[in-house]
Amino acid sequence: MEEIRDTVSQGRGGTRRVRISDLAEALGLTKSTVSRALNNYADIAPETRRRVAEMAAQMGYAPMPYAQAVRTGRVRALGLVLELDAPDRYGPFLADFLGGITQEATLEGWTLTVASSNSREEMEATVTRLLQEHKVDGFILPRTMVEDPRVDFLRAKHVPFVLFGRVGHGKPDPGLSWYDVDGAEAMRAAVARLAALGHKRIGFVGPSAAYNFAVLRREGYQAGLAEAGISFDPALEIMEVSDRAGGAQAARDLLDLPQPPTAIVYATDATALGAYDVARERGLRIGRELSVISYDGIPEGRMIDPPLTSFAVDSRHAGERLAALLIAQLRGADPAGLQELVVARLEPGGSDGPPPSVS
Amino acid sequence: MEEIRDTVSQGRGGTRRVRISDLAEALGLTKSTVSRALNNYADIAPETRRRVAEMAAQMGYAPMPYAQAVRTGRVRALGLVLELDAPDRYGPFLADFLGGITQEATLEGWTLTVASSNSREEMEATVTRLLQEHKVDGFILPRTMVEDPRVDFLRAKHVPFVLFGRVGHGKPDPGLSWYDVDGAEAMRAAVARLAALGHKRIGFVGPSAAYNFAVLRREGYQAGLAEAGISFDPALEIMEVSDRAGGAQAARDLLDLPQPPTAIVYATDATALGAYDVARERGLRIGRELSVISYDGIPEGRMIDPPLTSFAVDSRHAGERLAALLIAQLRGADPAGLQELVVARLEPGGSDGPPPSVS
DNA sequence: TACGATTACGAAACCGGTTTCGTAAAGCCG
DNA sequence: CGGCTTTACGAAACCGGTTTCGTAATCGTA
Repeated sequence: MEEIRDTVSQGRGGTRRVRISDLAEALGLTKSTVSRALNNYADIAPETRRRVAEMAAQMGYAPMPYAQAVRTGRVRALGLVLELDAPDRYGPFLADFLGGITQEATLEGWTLTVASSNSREEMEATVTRLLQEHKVDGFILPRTMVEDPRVDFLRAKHVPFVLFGRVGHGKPDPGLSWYDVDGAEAMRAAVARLAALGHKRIGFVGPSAAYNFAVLRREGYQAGLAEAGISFDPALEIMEVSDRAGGAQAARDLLDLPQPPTAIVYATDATALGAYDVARERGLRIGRELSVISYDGIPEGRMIDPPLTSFAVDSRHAGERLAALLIAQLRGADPAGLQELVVARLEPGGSDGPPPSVS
Repeated sequence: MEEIRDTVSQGRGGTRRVRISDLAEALGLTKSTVSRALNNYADIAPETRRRVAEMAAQMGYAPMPYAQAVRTGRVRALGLVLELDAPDRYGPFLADFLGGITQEATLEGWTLTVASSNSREEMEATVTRLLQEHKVDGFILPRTMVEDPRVDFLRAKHVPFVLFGRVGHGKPDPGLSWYDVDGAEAMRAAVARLAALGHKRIGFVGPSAAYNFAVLRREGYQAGLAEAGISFDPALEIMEVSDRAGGAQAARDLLDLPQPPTAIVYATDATALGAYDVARERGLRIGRELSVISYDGIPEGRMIDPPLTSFAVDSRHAGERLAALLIAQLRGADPAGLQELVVARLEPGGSDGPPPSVS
């Protein structure tokens, strides 16, 4: 008699939630001892710690994050702010990326809170609100820029964060935590591949140099040229291209040069598709009269004829690692040691081949 | 003397967070009175309510959701579980959809928590965890199925939710809250459009009938036929098609019939692109020898030649309305009154035209 | 064996709110 | 004008945890 208390909601499933006090009662301990046992305090006897852990598992006890948060200020949630004003719409990779983050976060008992913004001001307002309401403990920042205002903003607030991509050209800030795919290496390899096929004039089409990845990929392209002993011709490099139509226009511009390239390296698949449009316009065969290699590995590249030779990025893995890095940092790891650079996987298609033999 | 207390973190930005007790002190009231004033309790004098609201605004007071949650159990967060095992990867619409949800949620002071699952079991486990940890107050369920296990699951737990799409064929459960785009009407209009152009044999290609939208679109197709006085031929209807390759195979099968169709209505753009591949294979011109109309309005449909005539869905708007509906429900509105059906917008392309004149 | 240092736990305050309950003061009515 | 309702607020408990602090019991050592 005493069992008959609050019929209140709580465990919506039917069986009532088990609270820390229930656990304590079942163990004949106080909730303070149980709490410290669960949080690995030093002043708990090993045997007691074991008993508590066992009973917790048996009773299915799980602390309510928000109740903990009242005291600790941590809610075990990662934050992601999507930029709706981005030139591309994150392409088809968003689902994989989110899948990677959430799967990894779930494994560790964390969750992901997503917000969005249409401008830098809105982004700062959103971040501020998420922090002020303590809805989030740290941030994942996709799509880094060479000079990224988010980095300064979050640093000033002392909020942990991890970058998808690096900042500041190729000389990354050692104090930052990031995950990146080596786009420079991919572009270098693309040029090497084309040079090996016999190409001498190789063009490059990339997006705005405000994005760090664009800068790195351009550097990789130039490094590839140098390595192949081909001198760099600025006329063959076109930047500020972000969509298929832009990619097509860039192809036209390059092909209309007095000495047109026989191959074009595109920094992104979406823009490379524009080359196919131009090839059709002009009766050129991709992979024969014009070779194309690009980067991203979008599904459509596999469907198109001939399939696009591309360096594929594993967005799912990126999400997983970014979540893992941020969680490590939130658990106290030094961000300076949390960096990962992976390579893109070459998916050979039919879009690259030897150059047409010069008459 | 007393001012010198916790230098603790809290207001990460620098200025300390203002708590309800600060507000109370500034007003010369107790925090209980302030709390009730802010929550519109009846036993607060109008003048007091006004003073409190004013001071709160002036001091920039905002309650911490998780502190409220300890007592109320509500965290002002919407939940969304992405299904990674879905046939398509949500296509290119996910960013818009998430943008819509989060923008609307932000306006109302709510946030979005995203999780993912690879199977039904995992989905139930994830939902259970989010509820148990009180990370979420209600769910948005995308991609409804005719018999949707999530509906029964959440209903049994008495958790508020809103559906993107309906369930149970065309006879929606009146107790459910949902937002849907009228795919049946779009398919009916597609058939009417083709019939008006002179087509007599019109095929239909749709995805698995397990998805409610597939069933509805098929019904719309058949309704369109009836309306146009064309008798339904089961041989012209192919289901279980979910990707471009499948769409291509369906087109081949239809064109290989003794009496092939002169037009095909596809339930989704992604599959309709397969018709273009087959047309190229066979030397048919889309919009001349073969007409195609489909549904979704994917960007690629605009790029392809000829542009795909399609009924476009506004994913952003869908996200906004779903968030609004769920928030309304969480604020106490009766789900029975929360349904919205909108129409898809026809985007005419060049993929439909009069049938080739019969010899 | 006596005494200081450790060990392991309990008691209670605390986090930032919400909600119940009690009660002075004001209002109403005959 | 006296008794009964309202009105409007304060006091205190509460939500589910965490953390500080105090203290018995055990240990080690001289």
